[in-house]
Amino acid sequence: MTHGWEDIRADVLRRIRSREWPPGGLIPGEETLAAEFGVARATVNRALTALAEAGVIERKKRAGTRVAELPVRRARLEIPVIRLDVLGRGLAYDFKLLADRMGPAPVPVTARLGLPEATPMRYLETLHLAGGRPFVHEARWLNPAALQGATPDFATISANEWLVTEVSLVSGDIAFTAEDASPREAEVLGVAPGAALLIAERTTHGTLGPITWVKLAHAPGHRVSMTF
Amino acid sequence: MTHGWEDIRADVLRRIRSREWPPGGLIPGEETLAAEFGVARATVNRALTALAEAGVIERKKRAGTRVAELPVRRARLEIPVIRLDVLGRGLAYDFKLLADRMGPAPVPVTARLGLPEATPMRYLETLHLAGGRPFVHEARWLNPAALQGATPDFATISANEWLVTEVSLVSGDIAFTAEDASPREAEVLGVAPGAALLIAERTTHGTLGPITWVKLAHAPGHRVSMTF
DNA sequence: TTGGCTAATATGTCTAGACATAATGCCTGT
DNA sequence: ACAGGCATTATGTCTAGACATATTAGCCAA
Repeated sequence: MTHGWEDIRADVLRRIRSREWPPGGLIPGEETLAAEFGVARATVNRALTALAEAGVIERKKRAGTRVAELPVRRARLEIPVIRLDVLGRGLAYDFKLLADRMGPAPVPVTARLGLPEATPMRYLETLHLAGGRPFVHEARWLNPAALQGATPDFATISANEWLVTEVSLVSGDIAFTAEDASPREAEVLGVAPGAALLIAERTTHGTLGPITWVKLAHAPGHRVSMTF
Repeated sequence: MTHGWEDIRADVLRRIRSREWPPGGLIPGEETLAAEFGVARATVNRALTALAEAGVIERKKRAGTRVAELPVRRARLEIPVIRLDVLGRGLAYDFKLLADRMGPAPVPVTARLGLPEATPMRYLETLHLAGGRPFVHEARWLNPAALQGATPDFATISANEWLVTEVSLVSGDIAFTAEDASPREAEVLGVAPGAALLIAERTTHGTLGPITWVKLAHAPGHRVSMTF
């Protein structure tokens, strides 16, 4: 009965779920568990580290390991390139570049990126198509100062895809909201004005500073799903 | 110098970002890196394992480690109990139980949970309030067969919170969509019918089978944000 | 009582070595 | 040429021991 670290993780999880080790309670130390399972302490440590990353337990030096009071559920979202998202649904992908111009970025954009007001940025508007039908409307402000080297022709490769593969992103955040379709979005997506749209707003930062702010307006019925 | 596994992770990440190791390319083996950094192989392994979990590299036995072609961005969503979400925004929390009855669950619900059609389930409708104003409307179908022991008075503790703390959840999924407010939702949330609402639909499964399906309709303006 | 120092302790990390496992690709025999 | 089998190799995991680090409890002094 050799125990791998995954077996130990499973067994600890079982005891937590069965309330043998109740929420908020201390669980035995690594040394104790190692003796009980008949493995080295490092193996127990591997298992408990994984559980801590999953939010099931909380570990503190000297204080020991305790079961999380309110097990925060963590769901992982995998953000694909839009092209692959569409192809993954078994539909043909295409996109149209609707606008590409330089101009002073609006205040909400510069504010979120931490740039001075009215910083000159590049505005790109793209409509992504799935099976010939509107899929996502993308409105993007790009900070040229954060890009080294030449940018490609965004009518040939979508900004969405080029950024993911060619630019060194460091960090970012994504927020989902629901909004009534603006007249422009309604027209481009081919829906009634005021229809409920799922909006994803993303900011990304790179080594050379803030890179881009993008608002993705999804066609009605779009689902973003995650597992936990 | 580089000594800890986090330093090594950072350095490998830097080389990937600088294109020293380009996307799709093989990176040196653990033994080589260990010698280069002057650490044990296990330390390099720790660093590379972390990067693989983050989706930056892909590792295969015998084939080696290569930089991911399309670095799938993974964002982590922490799903809090609604009460804590509200309190975290600095607002007072309250909730009202609007409905609590048994009845045959609708087909979409049983289908998603993998239960026979018209399984008798408990329907709970709750309005969560933040600072006295409607925050989230919760429509929940609960499978009594998957719950062992007594259920509490859901007028005293919200189902949302009780389930998280008292039931052994095993797995589940969550999906976000945007929907026009139904007449019922509009009335309860105090918004115009047809207003765009951010919807979160969750199913959860436990050791005794499917536990619950819930639809959360958020008040306009609600943002669900994640970092990556 | 209060503040700060100290020792004890549980987790965090590292090492060196070993064996396990899964792909790969070569090397057979047909 | 081809299929199957086998050796090679890089990652995956484990061990036993050591030292590092954070945190707490207790003690002592002002």
